[in-house]
Amino acid sequence: MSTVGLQLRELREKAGFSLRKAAVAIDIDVAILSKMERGERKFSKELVLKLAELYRTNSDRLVIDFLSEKVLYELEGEEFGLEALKVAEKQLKYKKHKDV
Amino acid sequence: MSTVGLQLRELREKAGFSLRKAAVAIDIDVAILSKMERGERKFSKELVLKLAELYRTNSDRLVIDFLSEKVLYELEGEEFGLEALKVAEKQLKYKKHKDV
DNA sequence: ATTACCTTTGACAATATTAGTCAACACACA
DNA sequence: TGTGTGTTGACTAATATTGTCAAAGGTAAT
Repeated sequence: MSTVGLQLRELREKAGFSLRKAAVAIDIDVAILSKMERGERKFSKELVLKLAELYRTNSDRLVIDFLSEKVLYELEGEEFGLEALKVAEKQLKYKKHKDV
Repeated sequence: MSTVGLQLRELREKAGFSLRKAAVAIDIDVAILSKMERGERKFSKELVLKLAELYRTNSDRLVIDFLSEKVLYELEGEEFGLEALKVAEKQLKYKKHKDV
């Protein structure tokens, strides 16, 4: 499973940025970026977007994975996680359709 | 859409508990329970379980709805919420299957 | 071996979020 | 009036999340 962090790390390397330079570019501490890439800290959506822009990559997939990770984190260890996701999906579809 | 709060309120009334008595029974402040039932504050899973027990109701459905609400709250206003849910679901299924 | 990078780590402070407390209010009705 | 109901808002406390910083260890070149 490729986490958002690892994806962004790969993108960074491909784009030729050192951790430091990337951190400076998006105005955060190196330590934080290091931890985020390795999953020790959670990303914020804002940072994901900034990094995607910095690496000149479309952010949609990253954002989706970011959100998915957030959700899975919430459901960590829950017996009924899957059922909850299904219910949530249903509601979201309904919402989207009905524009509630 | 019947929120966990409203479900629990209905259960409470059916079980003949006043807000105060229910709150005392599960050892929280009345104000909190009032707010939770009306969705002004989020439940904790622990309280959902305590209330279900107090009202002598199976808690599975409540827990599922509780988790679903939590997830939907996270995805509030997100363009790719639905896609994220699908990814999360896939991962969770995989996890369950492979016991990762 | 020193210089110049790189990434990682951990301790700490600052901030934001969430949870809990409390007193007062408004309503109903016996 | 007095008792029980639920609601509200202001306040504090507790917890979680984020940010800062200094130091460490790695690698490579000179």
